[in-house]
Amino acid sequence: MIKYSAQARSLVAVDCIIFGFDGENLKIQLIKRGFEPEKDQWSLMGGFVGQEESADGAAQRILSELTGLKDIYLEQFKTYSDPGRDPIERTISIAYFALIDINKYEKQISERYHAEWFLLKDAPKLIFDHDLMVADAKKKLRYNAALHPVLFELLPEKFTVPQLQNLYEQVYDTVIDNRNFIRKLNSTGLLIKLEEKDKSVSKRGAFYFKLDLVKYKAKFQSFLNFMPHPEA
Amino acid sequence: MIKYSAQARSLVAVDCIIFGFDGENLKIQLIKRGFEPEKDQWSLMGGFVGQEESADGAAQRILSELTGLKDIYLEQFKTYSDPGRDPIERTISIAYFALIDINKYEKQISERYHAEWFLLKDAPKLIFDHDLMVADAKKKLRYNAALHPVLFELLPEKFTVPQLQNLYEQVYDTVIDNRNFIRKLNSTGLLIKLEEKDKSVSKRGAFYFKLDLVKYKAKFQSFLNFMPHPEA
DNA sequence: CCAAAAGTGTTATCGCTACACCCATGA
DNA sequence: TCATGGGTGTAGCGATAACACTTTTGG
Repeated sequence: MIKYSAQARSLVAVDCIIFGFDGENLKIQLIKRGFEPEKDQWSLMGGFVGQEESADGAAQRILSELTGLKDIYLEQFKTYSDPGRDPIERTISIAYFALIDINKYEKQISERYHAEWFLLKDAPKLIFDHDLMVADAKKKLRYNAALHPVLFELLPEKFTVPQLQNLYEQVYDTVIDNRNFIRKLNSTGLLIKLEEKDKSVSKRGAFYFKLDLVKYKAKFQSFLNFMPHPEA
Repeated sequence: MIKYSAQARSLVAVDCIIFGFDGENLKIQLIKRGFEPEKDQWSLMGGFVGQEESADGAAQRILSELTGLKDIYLEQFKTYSDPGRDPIERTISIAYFALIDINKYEKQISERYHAEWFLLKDAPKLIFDHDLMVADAKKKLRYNAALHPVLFELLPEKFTVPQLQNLYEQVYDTVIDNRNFIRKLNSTGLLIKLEEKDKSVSKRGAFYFKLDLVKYKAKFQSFLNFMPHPEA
């Protein structure tokens, strides 16, 4: 069998920035690294790409090992390839961000990996170039969420408008006018109002909504302008 | 020295979708592959990532070898990792698209690689998954150009408004109203009108413009909405 | 003088922003 | 009854889209 013999081979890994939202706070899941180098330091969840799988496949596999979930929303956003990024051996890392409904993940499994959820704003320092990856993922998430309804991937099936608004406010670290926000949402036609109310937060209660999945899929790629002047 | 010994290593390459615009047509530069497999088939320009360089570095190096140009506009847009994408040996490819002023590249060098410019719309079939890469690059270029003034990277220093409009029309394969187009451009403040006219196309002549580089850099990341309803 | 391309304005509509008050309820 | 959070409407402004005619000039 022919090979491109003169060339060096490298390790190829995926790393996942896992975002979650518990209805109140935007969080990121990190694991305590189980092997050298940097053992016991905080790190992104990642792993090597197997020989029979694509990077997308590897990311899905690794996430479902960690969370027990299938069909997680994943977006490949950048590949990191600095020669010195892993001090042990050259490793190319294909980075993904994942959006998961924080209520669905399975705690037991996560604990096996010493995984923990951190508030995004006070996550610890990470190994290698993982802090850079997180910063890039945040940027990319902001960029995408300004134009497309990605953030719904973070919410449970039923959610209230105040929750949703809170989510946007956290992602953009800003305050949003609730009347304008709702008008924008309604104009997308993506929401279906339910009978039921969430009374856990206020006395009056807030109506639950669910996504109109058909419209969601149809409009996912169009430009919806959720935010006025998103940063890049 | 420790290594992650149990893992398989892969080849890591970059491939570049090179877009060019000659004032009339949007083109793509392809090369005739010089080695097996698929020798003499049309292919994207690419190469392996060296051990001492990043993928960005490799892409810049490869492009400057091909074109003689430095500081080419490059955007990493996706990494391809299907196990079977290269039939000889597993190869991960980090794909970039490049925007170059077609008048600047050096013909002699390109010929050494058997490179040729093709009209984007009638490019030949390419090897491996390169057709997919081109399709993805076009999508990404459309997406970005709808929001940011990237397309100026394809133009020479002096260009006319009709040229610019023609470029947008080709990228989006649509017809644009010239009055609205100009108004939008003017509102960005990105253009500086020159005294000189280009009389090569019409008798009356069209004024040349140049980019206001300061504003260009400042506004590059903001959302400028060049196109009404861009596809994703 | 005419063909061919460059350049220019107006109007109607829509979407965005800014802004403040009433409602429902449990304690 | 009151404190708390949920929910609603409007007016002004700016951006967008649709639309057609005049200008220049080389041949």
